[in-house]
Amino acid sequence: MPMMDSDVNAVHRDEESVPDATDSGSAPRRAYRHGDLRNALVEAGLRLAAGGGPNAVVLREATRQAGVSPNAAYRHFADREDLLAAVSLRCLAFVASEIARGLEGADGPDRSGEAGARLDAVGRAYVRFALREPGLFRTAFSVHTDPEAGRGAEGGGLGPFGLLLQVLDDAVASGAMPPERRPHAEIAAWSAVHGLAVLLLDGPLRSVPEAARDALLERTLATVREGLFG
Amino acid sequence: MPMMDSDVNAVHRDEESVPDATDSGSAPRRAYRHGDLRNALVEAGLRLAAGGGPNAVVLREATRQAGVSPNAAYRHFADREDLLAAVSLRCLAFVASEIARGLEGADGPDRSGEAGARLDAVGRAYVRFALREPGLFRTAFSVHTDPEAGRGAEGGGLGPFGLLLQVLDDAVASGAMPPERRPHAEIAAWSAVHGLAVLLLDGPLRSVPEAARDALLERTLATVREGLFG
DNA sequence: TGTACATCAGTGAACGCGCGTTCACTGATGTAC
DNA sequence: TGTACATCAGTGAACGCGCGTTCACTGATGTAC
Repeated sequence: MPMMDSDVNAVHRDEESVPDATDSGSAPRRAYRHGDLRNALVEAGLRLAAGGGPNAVVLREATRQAGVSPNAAYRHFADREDLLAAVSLRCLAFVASEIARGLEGADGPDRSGEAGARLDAVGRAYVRFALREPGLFRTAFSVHTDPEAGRGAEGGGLGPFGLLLQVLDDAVASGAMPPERRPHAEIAAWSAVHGLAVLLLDGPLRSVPEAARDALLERTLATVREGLFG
Repeated sequence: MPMMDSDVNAVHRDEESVPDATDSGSAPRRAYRHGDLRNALVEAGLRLAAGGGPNAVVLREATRQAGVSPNAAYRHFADREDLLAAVSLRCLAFVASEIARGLEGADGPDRSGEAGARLDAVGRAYVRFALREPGLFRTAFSVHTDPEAGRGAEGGGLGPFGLLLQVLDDAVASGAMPPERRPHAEIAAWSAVHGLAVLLLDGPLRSVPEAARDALLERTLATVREGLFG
């Protein structure tokens, strides 16, 4: 299960009344007994991941950015892998919120948008996030061994995968998609956009000019849409 | 199977391979002045890549396996990256030959198979190779900056991408695919199978049981086929 | 034909790098009495 | 209230690791004469 660590953030701040527990900003805390070191290390890890992907999440550098000695990290994480997992979870949440925002654009007030447009919106947001934040995107999918990671998300909302499932289920409910096509449809849809993102980011499509990328994306989205709803 | 290291293991330094004044040129040459070190290093690199992907292609280990001192590699490669590029190119050729074999199964004597079956065969071979040789697969696509790498292949035949293009062009020629759907169709198809491979190999689908994988693959292939050929 | 020589694929030793991790410790803090 | 004390998040120094790469070299080979 994707662990919900919203409480983790709260746990490490002592009772000192604090303005905002989920603040991702850089309010410097008091010194010694840093007060929020775990969080600070994850934030630093996110900065590193944004710059160079999962391999750039270097424990010593994270502690450096937090203004703390290297071994201090071991008070909050078992090892580097553990820190990376925490960072990765946050990256996954970023992807999810990007998709949720894209979906809002395709939807009316409720989840009332047209099924094809909603599916496109999910895929478009996914790939666009990958292109805008390649390091975070790579980090999001480079760690979790859990098959269902990404179904849920940090805040308890839906992860990227969960949002996709919902859109497809809605499509069946609204009659846009024949029920017999529903099984594994999410895998086909996810594979297509994930593959495109990876090929553009790290693969042989790396040097496709930016202007040409949108056409590839739209063509891929159309193929999946017609293949599923066709 | 991919590993063709027979000569490498045999050649190892010694003067036993008979001197040959009328050397025909392609046969492995003599020892000290190893005779075939470049090749031996690439073969070792392939073994390493097969075991652990591109990061496992460690220059020092390759020289160790070739029975040579570490710096000897610099007679044949500019640096580690250069060695890795050579290894990666060979990996790409393995993918291509796997696809070519899959295509043969779907084809009659010539390139006469049914378009949908041929497209499926390409995708199926691609993903199956990735699952059978994950290290080589990752290595194949982890290096090339060239957008069109994969179009051709080492021996002058078609690379994986080239084979896909051919199948799609044939599909238009045979009337199986409406010409207006042809543009960028290869990107959609490639993205889907590549994404599935990556999700299964390194992503959140890592721990999908082996028995369930085929269903995901077939569903993905069907979606692309119907999305393209309608 | 023998001999001298240039070539260049190899050797052996060493380097700096930065990492992750461990060790023994310190000292501000909250709390029990 | 003051005082003693346990706690445990931090420090500082050090480690081994294995890598990629460079240096000055050596010696078998092919070739020119």
